[in-house]
Amino acid sequence: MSKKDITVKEVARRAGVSTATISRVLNGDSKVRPETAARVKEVIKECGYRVNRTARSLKTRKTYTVGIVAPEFKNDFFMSIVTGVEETLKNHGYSVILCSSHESREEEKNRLRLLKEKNVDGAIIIPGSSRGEHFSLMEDTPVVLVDRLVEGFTSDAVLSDNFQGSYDAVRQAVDMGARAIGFLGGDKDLTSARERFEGYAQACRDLGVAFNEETVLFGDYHEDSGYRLMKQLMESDGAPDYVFISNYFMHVGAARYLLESGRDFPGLHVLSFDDLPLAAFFPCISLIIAQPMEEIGRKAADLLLKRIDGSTEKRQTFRLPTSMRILN
Amino acid sequence: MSKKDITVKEVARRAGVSTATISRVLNGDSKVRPETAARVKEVIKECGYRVNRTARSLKTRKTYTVGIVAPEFKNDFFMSIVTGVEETLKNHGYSVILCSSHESREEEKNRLRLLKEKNVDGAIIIPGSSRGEHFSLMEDTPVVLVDRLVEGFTSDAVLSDNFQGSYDAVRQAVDMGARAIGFLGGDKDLTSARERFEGYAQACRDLGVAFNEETVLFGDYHEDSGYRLMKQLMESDGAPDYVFISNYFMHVGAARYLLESGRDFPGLHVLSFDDLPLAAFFPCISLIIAQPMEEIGRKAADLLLKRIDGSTEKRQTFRLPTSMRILN
DNA sequence: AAATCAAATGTAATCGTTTACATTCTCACA
DNA sequence: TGTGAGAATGTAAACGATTACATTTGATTT
Repeated sequence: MSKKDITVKEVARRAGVSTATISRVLNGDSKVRPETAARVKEVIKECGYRVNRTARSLKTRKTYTVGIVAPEFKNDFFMSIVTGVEETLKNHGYSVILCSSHESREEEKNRLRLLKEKNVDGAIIIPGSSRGEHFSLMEDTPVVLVDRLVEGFTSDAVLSDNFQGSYDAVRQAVDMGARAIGFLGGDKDLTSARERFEGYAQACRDLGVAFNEETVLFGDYHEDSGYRLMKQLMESDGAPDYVFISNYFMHVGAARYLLESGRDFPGLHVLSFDDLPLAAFFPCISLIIAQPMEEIGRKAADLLLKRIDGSTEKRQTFRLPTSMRILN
Repeated sequence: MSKKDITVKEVARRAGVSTATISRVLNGDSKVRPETAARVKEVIKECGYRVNRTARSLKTRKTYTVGIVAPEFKNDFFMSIVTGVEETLKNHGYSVILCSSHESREEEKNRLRLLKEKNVDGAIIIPGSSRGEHFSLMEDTPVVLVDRLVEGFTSDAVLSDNFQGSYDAVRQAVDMGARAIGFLGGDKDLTSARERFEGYAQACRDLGVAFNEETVLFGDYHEDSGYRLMKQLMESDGAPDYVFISNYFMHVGAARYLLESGRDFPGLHVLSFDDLPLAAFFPCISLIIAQPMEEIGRKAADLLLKRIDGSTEKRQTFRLPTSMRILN
């Protein structure tokens, strides 16, 4: 008899008990005599029986699987979050279906539909945009949003305190002597990009930093955008000597520009979000705002687990504090 | 009636046909009258019926899910591979369970056991070490190995042509005037690390490059190792002016050393594996050996799909060519 | 109009578990 | 030794789909 045909039924036959008993020892049900349990376990080991989780799920309506949807995978920021999520969930017996939305709303929708059909117990979503009406097709499957908020759908959410992080960075820059601070922003469609801008703007107002429209530039969170905007800023007339960059990939692009230009930028100070590999060695870097990425993931997973277990607390948005790394 | 209670049975009732007919429509079975199919589809749309894939899987013994096991997620190299895999599989209706093995053989084993119980249709593994006896617990579930080979288990595999990539790089270095080339190697337990060393060593022999034991150092593929070995090499007496670095993370570490040391390294030339973000801007970088990462992922997925569909071709190892990026 | 046959549909078993409910043990106690 | 109660076990019906096989329908032929 091939190993693959060994089901509870077969184990029951070999152990001379009923399938119910097998199931009971499998699930640690107390009401089975120790000797019986021992014999069953013996048989199970002996014939290499392994539970079929698909069948179990069908019956119990629980898959111990959660979906994660992220705009892309080649992104240390997202993957740090995923690392935190996976680690936490694994410790509770869950596994993770990973889906890329390719930053497309339509794709995001398709993946969610699939996750629903696969009966995931919950989902963690890093939204690709600020629109989230389609998330409601998860119906009563718990959802936790991460890193970005969304309109048209309310749920638990976990993200960095972007406003405060930006604000503090600007204050620190002022302490270091900044008089004017340029700004390279992400796509304003994303909450995090907006919040980072707001923190920056508010700090400028509060601290009397000149706010020059010409040196506040918006693009998106990608490398090319950082390159382009940094170039634009540095080649303009009134180039500031402090520049705030809104995320790591823009920072990479900006750094690439600085390096490629071959020019020297004496006195230039860069402030940037995200403490990712080598950011601390990019040209002119003065200050890094570090997000607690894995912690965000762990927190999101914790929240999700609570919801899955039926928590009915009010939905909440958690903003975890960033930290500052001052380089010179 | 809540949306969640809508099963084929309910749809059948509403459409006035049997569940068999619903199933046939769902699966595009030809032998159902167009009018009937239309009516059924109508009802399905109307009541928002969605198939329960868990139930379907139980019956069909096909989950349309494959497992991916990787040593870690915060790794652009691995995640590029995963990107290629996910994209290809998605196009064929499969989704992906992502597991981290944390470079632990025990953990790798646990994850595989879980994947087996979850009835994945196949698995793609980036092994954490060169031992793979435990992979056999996938029994007749198809497995494709990626990036690293393994002893004690044979299967399809896809990886870069590490030997050739190294060999070519050394030849290019020689063309550029190298007389002696230091080597920073990864953990020799990994096939890729060994192969890269072999390519380097063979090229040195073939091309008459001095092979100095003192400047051939081994560590592991991580950043700290790159830092430590580069420091060791640069602070030694006979520091070579060409250095071959075996992967991206070691390169990051080495670059960190060069930057942190504050010293100048006139005439130093770095050759390194992996064309990852900003590698081309690391100090002294002269040549990058780029691996076709997403392509590796796509190829692995293609192979897996063929096996899942029952291909019985001889198991094969594919070594995809690397490419060279010459920087100065 | 009866016979034939293919096409369309239905019936019911099945996939491998879990679990409500029914039954049978076991043993303390009268 | 019979009784009763609780513990241990068994029986059989789900879970929601698919599908082999049986049946019905309806067109075509004679």
